[in-house]
Amino acid sequence: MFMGTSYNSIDEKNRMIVPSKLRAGLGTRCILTKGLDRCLYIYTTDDWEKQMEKIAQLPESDPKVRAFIRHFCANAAECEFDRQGRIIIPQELKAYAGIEKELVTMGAMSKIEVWSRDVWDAPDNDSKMENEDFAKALAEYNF
Amino acid sequence: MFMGTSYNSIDEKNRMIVPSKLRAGLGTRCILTKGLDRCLYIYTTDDWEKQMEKIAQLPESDPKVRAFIRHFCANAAECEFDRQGRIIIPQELKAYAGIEKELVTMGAMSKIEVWSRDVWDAPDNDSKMENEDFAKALAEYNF
DNA sequence: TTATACTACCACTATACACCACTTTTAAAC
DNA sequence: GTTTAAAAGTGGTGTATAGTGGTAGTATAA
Repeated sequence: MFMGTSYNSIDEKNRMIVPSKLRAGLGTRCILTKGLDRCLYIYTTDDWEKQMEKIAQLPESDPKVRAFIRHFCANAAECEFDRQGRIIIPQELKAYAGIEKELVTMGAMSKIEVWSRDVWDAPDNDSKMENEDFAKALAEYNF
Repeated sequence: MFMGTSYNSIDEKNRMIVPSKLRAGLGTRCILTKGLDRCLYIYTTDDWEKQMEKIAQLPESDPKVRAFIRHFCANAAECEFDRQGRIIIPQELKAYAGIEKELVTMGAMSKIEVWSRDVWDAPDNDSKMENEDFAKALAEYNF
């Protein structure tokens, strides 16, 4: 279970540190991919493979399924840590998340989220919930 | 499991690089054929044979099945890598995928897809899923 | 025999990767 | 609170290799 938030940066070689506490839960490698919001997800290889198995069951004759598989795989990168615990962020993913220099890395249950700090702190960032909205949303699910 | 996206080009001799990370999963040769969308598929020789077995189960009495077999098999080419890791794209396949110069190569589970970059980036390319649709699809398939 | 096309091999360049050194932060002991 | 040590994070450098372009050799056809 990943938790906690760290503030770090990415260098000119597109290397980012995975904070050591989070890294401990990942082993020697991890899967980096596009998130649902304007962020990146880091999965354990185990979790990733479970998802792939599920996807492999879907019928390829359906064009939606093909597009889904494409999106899922093409935007994913298997990353290995260097000796300092860094991974390399592919250009495409870096651009998607609007990452330039400063990062926010946070544990989110079974995965890790990576945000551009500017995007995360932006006043119009709907992914960051204020208290009232929070409660309302939870109420809908009888939490 | 093939994943990730690369941007490369084809030269006047119809040679294309298979990106090294993808190539690592292919061995010394591979099967190249027409895909279901306007792209080419690259299979490992093993997976190709599995596909053939699957197709062999389909009822040949159906003309659509026969057309599919033709589409898939008639244009399949067994390709060997040269020392630089390139394969040669037959004219027929090149034309089918609308390939001229720039390519997009992406991993898609058990196969690799090769797209003309122009075709892939075309605004009317509905084989490319947008993020909102992806989120919906995730929900649909219970992820 | 000549010309053309195709294939295999070779050489160069840019990029990516692995390694090393340093700085900063955190934790612990006195 | 201060000092010390260990770990975490950052930056830079050199080497290997991936990717591209080109050349030579072989085969095929005219």
